[in-house]
Amino acid sequence: MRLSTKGRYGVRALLDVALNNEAGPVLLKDIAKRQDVSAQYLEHLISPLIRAGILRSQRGSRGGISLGRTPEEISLSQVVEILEGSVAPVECVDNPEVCSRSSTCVTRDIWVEMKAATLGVLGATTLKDLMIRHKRKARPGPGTYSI
Amino acid sequence: MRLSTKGRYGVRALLDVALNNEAGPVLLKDIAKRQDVSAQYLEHLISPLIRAGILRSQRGSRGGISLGRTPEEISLSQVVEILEGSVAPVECVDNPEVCSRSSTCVTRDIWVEMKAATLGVLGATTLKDLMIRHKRKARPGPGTYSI
DNA sequence: ATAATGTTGATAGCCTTAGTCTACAACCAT
DNA sequence: ATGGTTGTAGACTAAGGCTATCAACATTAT
Repeated sequence: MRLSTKGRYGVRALLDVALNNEAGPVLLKDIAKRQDVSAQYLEHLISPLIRAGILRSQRGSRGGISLGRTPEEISLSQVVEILEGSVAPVECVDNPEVCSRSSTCVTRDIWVEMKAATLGVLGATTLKDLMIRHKRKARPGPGTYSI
Repeated sequence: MRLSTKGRYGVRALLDVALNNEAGPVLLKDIAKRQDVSAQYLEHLISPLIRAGILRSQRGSRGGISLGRTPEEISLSQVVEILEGSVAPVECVDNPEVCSRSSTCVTRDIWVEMKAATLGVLGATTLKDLMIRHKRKARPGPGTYSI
């Protein structure tokens, strides 16, 4: 039940762009350096996010990566599904026809609930939320910091 | 984010035992036949469940597999964790020390929530629940059947 | 004893993941 | 226009995990 590095690095890369975007596009290689990922591998994560419109790219000198939408509009469920595919724990959840038992299978019902629970968490969290959480952790104001 | 066949087949095998246990131990090969899994592969799923006390085995002729506890006492979270390991989507959720960023990483907080959501579903479901659901689906009483 | 069962460890094929390499396309500054 | 800077795309590879299968073994009822 592990997320692959695509999902993990991808979300972190996205947050990195969001936090460093104000002064203009962010260089792919700077993201790579900050996030400890090879630039060449990072391209594979950035690319599908661009195709999906979540990121925007500018080639050439003075180029780089920026957000394609506002942070409020980017939920983690979108990101993870783009990079990892469906979060369904079993294929029959999305495609009942792959298994002849689907209609009567009670374990499938549980897997459906599992997917919904996962999507509940990821769908309720946006990039904006992560930015806020990040600021709280990085610069705790009086009374706002806990544990 | 897929469950491997171990978790899927394992839960189904367990339910199979629960439903067929009344007349005594269930033959491994019968489970295999009903669940469409090779008996040899099934052994590898059964074995850890026996070690964990969830199943009990009886060797020799007239032997077979039976439940090691009552169905109410067997939650799917136990089963899945035995067969698949932790349901944490990222290792740092269980072992923060594997990543130097753990204490400040906001994405980790999301992965923690994700694990909790998954465990919420699996922990709240017992083998008994599956048996009840199964009976409802298999023999709908008047008014109880839906869809 | 013997047949029926479960147990264990070794092994192998296959697929996915993670990552690199190379050539290319677009763009800005000058 | 040109050259350097940046992102794009796809082929390729190494490593590891998953999904089994096989064979030898241990235990038990009869």
